[in-house]
Amino acid sequence: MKKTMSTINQVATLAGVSKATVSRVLSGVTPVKDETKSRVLEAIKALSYSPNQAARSLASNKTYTIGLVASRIDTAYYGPAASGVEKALRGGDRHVIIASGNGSLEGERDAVDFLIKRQVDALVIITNFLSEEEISQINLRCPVFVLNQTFPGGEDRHISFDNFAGGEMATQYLIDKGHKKIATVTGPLWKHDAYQRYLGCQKALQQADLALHFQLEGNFSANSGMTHMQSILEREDRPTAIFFANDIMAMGALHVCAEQGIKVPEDIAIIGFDDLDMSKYYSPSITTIKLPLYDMAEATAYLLLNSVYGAHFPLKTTFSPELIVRQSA
Amino acid sequence: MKKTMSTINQVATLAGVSKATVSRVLSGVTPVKDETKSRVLEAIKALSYSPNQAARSLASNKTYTIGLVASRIDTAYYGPAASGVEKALRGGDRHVIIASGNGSLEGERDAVDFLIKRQVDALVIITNFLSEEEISQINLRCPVFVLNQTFPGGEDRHISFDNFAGGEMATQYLIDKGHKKIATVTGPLWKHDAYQRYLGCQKALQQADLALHFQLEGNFSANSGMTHMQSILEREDRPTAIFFANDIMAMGALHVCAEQGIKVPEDIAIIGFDDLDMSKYYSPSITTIKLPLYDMAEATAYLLLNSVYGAHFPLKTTFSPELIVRQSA
DNA sequence: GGTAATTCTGTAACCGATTAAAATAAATCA
DNA sequence: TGATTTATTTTAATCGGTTACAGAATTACC
Repeated sequence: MKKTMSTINQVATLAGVSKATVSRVLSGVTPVKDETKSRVLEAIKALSYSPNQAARSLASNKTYTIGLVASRIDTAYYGPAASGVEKALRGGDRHVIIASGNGSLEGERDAVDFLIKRQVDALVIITNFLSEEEISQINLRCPVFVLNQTFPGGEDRHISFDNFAGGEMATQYLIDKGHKKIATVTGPLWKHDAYQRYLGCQKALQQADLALHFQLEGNFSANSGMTHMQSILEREDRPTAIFFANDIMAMGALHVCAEQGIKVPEDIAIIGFDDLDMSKYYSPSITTIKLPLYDMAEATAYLLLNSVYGAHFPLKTTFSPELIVRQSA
Repeated sequence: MKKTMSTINQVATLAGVSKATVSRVLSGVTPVKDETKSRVLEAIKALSYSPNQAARSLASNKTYTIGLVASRIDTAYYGPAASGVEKALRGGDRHVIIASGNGSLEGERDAVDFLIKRQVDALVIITNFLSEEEISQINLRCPVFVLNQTFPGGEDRHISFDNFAGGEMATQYLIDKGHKKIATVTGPLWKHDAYQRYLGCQKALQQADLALHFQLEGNFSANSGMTHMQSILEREDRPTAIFFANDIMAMGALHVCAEQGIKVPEDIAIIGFDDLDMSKYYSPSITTIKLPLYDMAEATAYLLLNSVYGAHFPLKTTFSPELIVRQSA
């Protein structure tokens, strides 16, 4: 490969100890006399030694590698999640192999298989297609961690977010603004987060004695936002406000509005969900519910380090939605 | 870790051969008698064997792992690049460890060190801060591949894109639209791509016997687009068209325009560069020059597989810009 | 001071592959 | 058919760590 790296044997020789001792100094589990330890550390520094991962994995039967399956990694939603996981795990001196599902169920399955074959110590799955049951099955093969969802058997393997409260909050805001005819474009309702946001929406309306103007089921993509907005504008009885279950669909919708000369929020108010990075630069900027994905991803990684490797990072396991008021509603 | 996986020894026993033979069947370099080979393959299937990566790495002194350093992975620009690299390498049965630079020079350096310590076989660097000289240095420690740039000593290690032609194309389009007062907000001019785009812009103006109205140096961020747009609007002598060196800055600028009631393209035309996914959903949708990042990233990965592992993927090493006309100009 | 308990360190067996070198089997040729 | 060549397979060393076990050095205690 490249210039030969120094090995544990060289360190041992230089420090005048056996390689077992060096290994102990490194791992820190068995006690080593202070004087010996510092001699070893010096040798390590002198040789700028760093242990060979392959050898270490082979001997310990751990890969120190975590697999991250993301439905895609090239979108505004998954990027921060991947980023948060990566940062935290690198801090814990583990590394992350990312495998993208390339936006399909088959792709996600391939990614999972690939990573398990690579013998990762654990998986972080941020999926768009895998069902909870399937995740449960995967979890039997390799410990799985998820964020913003759950799966049977993974009760202590997830970081949760109160999507219900978020849906309620978004809708309540529209109600507070005086809207009576509120519609919602949800995500795929078989998905936990999408469904909870929808239920939260209903709850808020009910409490205000309002009826949901109507509901459409989208798929979280910009295209789906466009299509649905299009069809909404063709209706006789337009809503005065729409709650889109994520910002991406809201972006698609805003685009359609702009094209058709519909003023937002004057003609129709639009609220999104997620608070993507780009949402604030949109015109109009998007009023939304913040889902702190990056922080949640970080927390997931810490949870994983604690649970799989016996680390002791302090944990925050539940995150709450936050209303971000901007121009679109 | 998990249920014990089958080993090469088990396969060998089941097939009635030595493990060396199994290894050969797998690697395919030394010939194996057909009859033996099929017996081995059967055994492999029966045990659903897949080789232990750690053992393989240790013995062969290769990790079959590529490190991907991206300045960030949570933005619209780097996402597709990371995705393209990942997909191609996974197809080549290698895996990718991603390390994000978290948007700083220090971070990028850390990421590089981390990956080299992990003994990756090669690095793909998509940087925002590392200088060509520094990349050159890194290349001495571990083979480096880059896209949309070069570095001394890396002449056959990059996939190139004609940024000059792109800058010219963008500017020419504005000229063709009849604009006389054309300004540009460039990227950091020490960066090769930013500088080339700028030169291309100048060339086009020169050929049309026009003077550049003025030039400002941005840093490719949305914020920088906003700030510069702000200052442009405060000028006495506003340009009628602006060429932003990337879409992200253009987005920031559009946001400012919308806030200030400036009509795009009527009052000021804006053209971007990159053609990010989101650019078409903006209002107005962004006229831009397409930089096929995903494809280029894929090509980079193939180049790497050929060069580092002796694969023979067909290669496309140069990509060309393409004008995407939308609403903003 | 002697023995037991405790702390520290070394020995050596693994982990599961790759790969040179040696051994064997099969094919070719006179 | 026996000697050569050539094709195939096995043997065994090796990669660089971890870790159970045993031995040595210290410390504690009577």
